[in-house]
Amino acid sequence: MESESKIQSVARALFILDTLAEARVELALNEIATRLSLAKSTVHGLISTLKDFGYIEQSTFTGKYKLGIRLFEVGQIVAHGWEVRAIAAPYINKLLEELGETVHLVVLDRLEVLYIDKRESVQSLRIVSQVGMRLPAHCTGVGKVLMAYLSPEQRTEIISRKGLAQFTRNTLTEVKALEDEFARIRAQGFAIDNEEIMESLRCVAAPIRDQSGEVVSAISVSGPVFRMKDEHLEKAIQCVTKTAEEISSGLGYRSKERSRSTSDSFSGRF
Amino acid sequence: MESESKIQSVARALFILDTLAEARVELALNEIATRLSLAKSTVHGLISTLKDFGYIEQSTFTGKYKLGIRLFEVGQIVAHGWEVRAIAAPYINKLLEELGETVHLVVLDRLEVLYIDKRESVQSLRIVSQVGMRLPAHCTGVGKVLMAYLSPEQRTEIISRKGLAQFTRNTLTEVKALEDEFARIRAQGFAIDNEEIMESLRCVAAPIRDQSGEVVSAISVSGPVFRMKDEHLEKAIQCVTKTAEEISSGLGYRSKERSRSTSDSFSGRF
DNA sequence: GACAATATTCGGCATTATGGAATACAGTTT
DNA sequence: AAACTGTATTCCATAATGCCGAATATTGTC
Repeated sequence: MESESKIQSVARALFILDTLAEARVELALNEIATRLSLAKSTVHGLISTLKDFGYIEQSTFTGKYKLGIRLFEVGQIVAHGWEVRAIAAPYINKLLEELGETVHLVVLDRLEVLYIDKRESVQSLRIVSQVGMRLPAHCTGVGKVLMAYLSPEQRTEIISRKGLAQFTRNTLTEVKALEDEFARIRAQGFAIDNEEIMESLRCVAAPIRDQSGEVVSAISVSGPVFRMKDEHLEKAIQCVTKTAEEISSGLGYRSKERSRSTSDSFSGRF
Repeated sequence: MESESKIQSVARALFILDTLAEARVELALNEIATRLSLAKSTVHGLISTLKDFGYIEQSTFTGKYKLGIRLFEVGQIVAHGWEVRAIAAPYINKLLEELGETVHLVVLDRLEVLYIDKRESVQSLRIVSQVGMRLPAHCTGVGKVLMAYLSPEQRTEIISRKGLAQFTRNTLTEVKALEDEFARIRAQGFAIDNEEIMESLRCVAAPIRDQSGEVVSAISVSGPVFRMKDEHLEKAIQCVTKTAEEISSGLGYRSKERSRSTSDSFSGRF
């Protein structure tokens, strides 16, 4: 359990936060001390410092500890720092209106897909997802899109460090099959997750680029296979790729091949 | 600048996070070291530990430091821990549909109002607000609601520690006037912010209670005075108080005076 | 090629964190 | 009312750990 980061006490304090984050419930000092194999008094000192700064709170009734509001507050500062999130917001709303399916906005972080925003379908069968959630990249539409535009070395790192776990019978677990898929994604400009992480879940995902042309994010629409097919699927592909292009424009990306103007898609929005 | 919390190095590390949070931009190591009056090498050790855990990131280009994604991730865990946020979500949507004005959900934290969720009006004139934002309690609709249901001692603490800053000519800055206002709020069950924090901004706010009957949160609708008047204002009051009651019900609150049933308001929603 | 940013490493000194034991407090059982 | 079990909190001697200043590395710019 011991990671030998530079400053021991700071590393231990952050380990306490990680422990509380993982637990999702209040923990007693004793419990935390046991998990970290430290003396109660040591943990108490660390926690009390974290508490002073609002990063940990202590329940008035049980006396146990949980993550503090300050983490939410600072986390929101990080969230507001993502330009793509602000720019994408109205487009995500529009996409939900157009298709009636759950929309996700994600980035790649630490070799995984991190969900940074969503708008949920009102339809009865919904996808279970949470902003802040992580999923493996190789078996999600957004993950495959993001991987497709990485360098081969970066893809290799993800695959070797994270593996290719099988979730359903459709999950791609062979490197060869995945590389073919990435080539297809780059050629067509979008990805489809066809029940690769969960039975009966189909997604359409497209890349979002910033002004440097780098793929920084991905957007997707997810729904049950019984809806995500035929014309509705075609429409979803159209809408998602178009929306991704619009968001990219908003980020300052200018397509090299100055093809069909994306600017007229702004008309009537504001 | 020195707060003498138990564990020096941890306190310093958290101070670095606070500094980055306040700055909102990337900072150079030197800059941070200067602000905290510490040696560069000391700060470097602390930062490098924070970096290992994802709480700080280093820009690939500038080499400078900024808050890390992990803060967003952990912050979302805190957010998902708030039962009221999950339960209120569909009602907030409904309220926006009904009134077309910006809706906010807030809690009281560290003597201030903290915005934990919002749904934004699509109308051109919008209220500037951010989830994660803090505002003083005495001059906002939601803040006055939350204060109204505190104990007199708690109210006194807020007033003495935070003061009663004047933002507009309508801001209540006299204790007597505020206490009258709190009594009125308790009597009528809602609060109105009549341009007390910002010119031309009017809000309607109502309290949300949990199963113990304690007021744990508040909800509000905000709009420009030229819309928030007459029948529209009346309707807003109706909708906001009704919605607050519905959310309270969802949290397990059962009104003592079993008056008009709040349960039928669920009909047709699911 | 020099300069001005940036970050990073090193090693000796003493400040600082550590952990075990003792204490406190609150609730529950006998 | 006393014993017990759960919680947190305080104390203090010890030495391990974090600290600082100086030196070094790295990167970009003029």
